[in-house]
Amino acid sequence: MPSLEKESKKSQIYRAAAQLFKEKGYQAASMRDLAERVELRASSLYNHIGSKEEILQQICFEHAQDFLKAMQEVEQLPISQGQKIERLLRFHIRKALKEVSSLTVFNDEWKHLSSPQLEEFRDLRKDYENRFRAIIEQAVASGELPNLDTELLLYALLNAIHWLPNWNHRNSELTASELEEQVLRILLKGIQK
Amino acid sequence: MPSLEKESKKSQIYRAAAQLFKEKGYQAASMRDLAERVELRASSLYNHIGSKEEILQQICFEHAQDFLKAMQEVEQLPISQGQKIERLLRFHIRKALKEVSSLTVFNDEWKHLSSPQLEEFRDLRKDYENRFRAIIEQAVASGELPNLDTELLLYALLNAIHWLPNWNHRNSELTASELEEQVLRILLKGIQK
DNA sequence: CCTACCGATCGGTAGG
DNA sequence: CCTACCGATCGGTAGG
Repeated sequence: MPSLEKESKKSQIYRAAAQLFKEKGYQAASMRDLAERVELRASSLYNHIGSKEEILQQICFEHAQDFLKAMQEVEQLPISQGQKIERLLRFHIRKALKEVSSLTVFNDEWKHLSSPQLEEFRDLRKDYENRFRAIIEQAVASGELPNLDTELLLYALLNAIHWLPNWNHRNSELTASELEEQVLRILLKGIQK
Repeated sequence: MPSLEKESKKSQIYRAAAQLFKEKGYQAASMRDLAERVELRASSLYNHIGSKEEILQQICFEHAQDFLKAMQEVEQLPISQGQKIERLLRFHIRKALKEVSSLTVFNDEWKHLSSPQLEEFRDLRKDYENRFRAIIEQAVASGELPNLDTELLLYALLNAIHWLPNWNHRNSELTASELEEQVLRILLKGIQK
């Protein structure tokens, strides 16, 4: 086995699919489009993958597991609720900047999953939301967060950076680390001086 | 003519289409789905509308014009740049809460427009963004806003409330006015106390 | 990994 | 406003 192995065709397909699904949306992205991008005929894709939806499933569930794992770790840290929220937001930000295409698919295209995966996915999301909500509720109760509607805080924080994977790095000269700090600051302090 | 006119079939179709496009996405929403929701056969839809894409165009361009009109008015007010930003954000919030379905279509489904409408739409968006950017740049220069990356501030503000049309009012007991104030507070001050 | 092809579904039209 | 239908495109399979 060579030490510098070439990327497998399967992983090429997955990467191209995430990009394609992000660009056109899952439904509008055709397997013929995808085949062209990896230089195959549509029928040959099926030597590497099971189905179009299998790709979507893989992307959605992988990110869902990542978020739940991060939640698990943060919950066990001996830090304040406010600090837990900051840790989680940093995780969201880094993921959005690192896995641009597939995270957009995770955010926007999961609704095209079919049963029973759709329900399983909704359950994982609900679990994450519930655990995030619990942290927020405690932070509001202890006075770490302002006394705003808990559900509103939750949705605002969970969805505040859905645009970040679409962020075009060429628009600014920020380094990855500066970008993370500035985005975090906007989430925590808004646009106040 | 009766004084209490029934909603025209055409406007019923448009309303149902906005909801359907929001739920399933434009591509996944079929004209047969839509016909069922307004109790017609698919072919009969075409007595009221020109095409599926005509509905998408109407929704996208109507909201684009609304935003540009609001921008025009705000630009002419004799108030600070910071106050202009607040006015614009309030307009975004109210629109998101009032025109739930069609605003989601405007936000998320415009990419399914085809040429030349796609380019026209992008131009209108670009115009709105440029004018919003100009306000932000002045506000940063005058010290009303913190010295963060202008593009980052712009995208954060433009997209911060994309989740709001999905906000489920049943999740909380806030009135429309309380909701507007709390969302605005989160945008301006983040989650700080 | 390809050619050839399948049944299903799509947006939309003809004709009454 | 309906029935009947069209060509195009879809995800995917057979067979080699």
